[in-house]
Amino acid sequence: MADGPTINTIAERAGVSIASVSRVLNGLPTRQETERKVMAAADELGYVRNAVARSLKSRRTHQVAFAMADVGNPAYLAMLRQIQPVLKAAGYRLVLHSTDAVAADEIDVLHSLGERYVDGLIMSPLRVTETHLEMLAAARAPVVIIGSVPEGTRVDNVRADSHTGVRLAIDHLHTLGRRRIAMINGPVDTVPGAARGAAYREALGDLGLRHDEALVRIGDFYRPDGARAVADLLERVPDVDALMCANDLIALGALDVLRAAGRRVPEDVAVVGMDDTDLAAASWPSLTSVSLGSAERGKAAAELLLERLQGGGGEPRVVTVPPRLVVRASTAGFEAAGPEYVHHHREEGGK
Amino acid sequence: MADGPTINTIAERAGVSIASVSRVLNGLPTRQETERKVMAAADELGYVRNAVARSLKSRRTHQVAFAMADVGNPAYLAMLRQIQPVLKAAGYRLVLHSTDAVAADEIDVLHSLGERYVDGLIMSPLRVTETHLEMLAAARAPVVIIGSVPEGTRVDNVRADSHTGVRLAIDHLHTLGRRRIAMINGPVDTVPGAARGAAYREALGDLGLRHDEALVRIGDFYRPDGARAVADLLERVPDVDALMCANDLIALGALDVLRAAGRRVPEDVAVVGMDDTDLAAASWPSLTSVSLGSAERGKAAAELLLERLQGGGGEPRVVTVPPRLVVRASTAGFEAAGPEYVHHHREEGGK
DNA sequence: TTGTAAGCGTTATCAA
DNA sequence: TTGATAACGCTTACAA
Repeated sequence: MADGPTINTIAERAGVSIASVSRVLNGLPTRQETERKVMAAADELGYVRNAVARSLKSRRTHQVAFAMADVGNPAYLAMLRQIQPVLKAAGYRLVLHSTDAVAADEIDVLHSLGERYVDGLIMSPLRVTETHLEMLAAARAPVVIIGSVPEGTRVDNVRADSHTGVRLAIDHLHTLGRRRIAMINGPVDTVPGAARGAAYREALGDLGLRHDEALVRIGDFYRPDGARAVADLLERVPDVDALMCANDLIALGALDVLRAAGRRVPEDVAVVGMDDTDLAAASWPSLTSVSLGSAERGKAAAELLLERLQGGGGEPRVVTVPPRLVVRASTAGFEAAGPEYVHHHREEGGK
Repeated sequence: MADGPTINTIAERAGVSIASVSRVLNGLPTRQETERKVMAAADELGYVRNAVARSLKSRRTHQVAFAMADVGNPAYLAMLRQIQPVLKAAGYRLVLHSTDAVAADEIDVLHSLGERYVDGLIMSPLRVTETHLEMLAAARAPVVIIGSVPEGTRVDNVRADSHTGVRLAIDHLHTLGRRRIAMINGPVDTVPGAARGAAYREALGDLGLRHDEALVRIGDFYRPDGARAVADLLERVPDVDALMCANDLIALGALDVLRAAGRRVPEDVAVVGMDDTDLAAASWPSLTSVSLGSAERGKAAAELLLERLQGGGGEPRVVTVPPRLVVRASTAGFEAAGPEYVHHHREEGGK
């Protein structure tokens, strides 16, 4: 682990100046003989360019940061999976920040852009505060936000359309004949929580369904919260026949409780999740879920950022990724269930 | 996004030298008056230290890389979740590499250590080749390997004990009265594949169970591969009564096929997975799984690396994390099923 | 206590 | 085509 060779070491060994070494290394026009000597020396020494020095000079780090609320959340993971290869292909490294959805941490990340350890940032904040907006305006590097920001915010922005997403799900449930459709939501002071709650109310109104506050339960976005909320719901509204859950984790908690309560899914109660994570396909019954295009959003965000990094200026862009309803067993029953590679064989003698 | 202020800007504004600015910023002894002026100037200018310049001088980047085979794999994710906070607490940023289990990419990462963009590396290679070992020996920064390396390799190493893990599972199945226990393995040229396959054979031998090659099926480590392997197995060995799967994804594929084939789990066939990922708790029936301590291994690796970064030398250390069998419904039946927060209530009138 | 100046490893300008 | 030299923004002897 001795001190690595630098262009100085190479220059000495090859008997040329450091400028020549640099030129060769960067593929600039050089005499063949010089090039040969330099390459030979570099090879022998096992030379590797120092990225830090390079960055200092070039003012480019070839690093991009991705700040997510929670490494454990599959929706962010889906974004990460798409972001990573796009950046890699463009020669950027990925610096990962987990902010635990703490606003202060997110502000920190925005602030730290001033340290210039990355060329840009992709961030997916759960809540967008005034301070967020101020910091965004003052950001020292290009930022792409995954999630919705207020109209007029001058920042590249990739948004999901949870409004339409909820709508798709409610329509689906309605079509299946469900009329007592509950909503198990996350905190309404979060961007997604607020949007999904509003969309639910609107959809119910449009379908002419009676509004009933007891049908709306609120907890956090995790499985035990979903379970608690649904346990509570079943007591208050025993005749509920469908659950619109604000994400898949909540929906899993719902399935746990329904199963324990002896309610059949989907016969007695149909369940829809959101985000269409891996868990949706893994659960049993598999979970009908609204894909908000996490993967697509991640990809779009990465591409938007790369454009900024390469092209430079221009007006902020807003990309909206359309939602998609993925129907599985938790609403459609077993006919729709199971991964594609399984050919069902049941006692009744299905195919 | 104008050019940020540097210590020069501050020095000018405060009417002191850049050395004084640096001293104040680093908390070195300074006259009160100077400190005040510098801080004032820095505040007004919104100064933030340039991390790159700092790194060049100090030869420390305060970045650590984590190279995993596949961002999508929950086992690596579990590691990541533990590594992240440990590093963050110690003031390190996390650079994420996804190598897609391609050896060349892993070698690349090892090589790129020479660029000195990180102070250290945590790597979890699926296969360990000769080249890996050579590169490890020549690595220009401290490396911690998660996974097993050959005896004598001079590198910090955190290993799982899949041998004991498989043993726990097989003993469990045997205790439950299962005698036709199959193994659905991943590729045997991978480190985990080889270890798990060997452990399976040994465990069967020790229990005095008849060895039957038809009971061993091999595919890749993913869900469709598991499904394919089990479909094949059911044809060859119809009386199989237990499946030891080399990971949870394979086990999920197994559940798909068993369900489609009308075999009850666990009554007809008991299923055990490995890695105890989120998916194990999400599936239905929930999956008994051998936890190889992914989380603990991640944490241990991060701590080992930090010690190296702070303390320096010393002999390479090997940490082995003990496995743990997490019993769920896929072997123990519904009595053991469901998350803790659910109190089961069934028609028969359980608690 | 403070300022001057060297140096970290590059890239890039300007003469030669 | 090449070499000397000046940055990039910071930390740190060494002198004052």
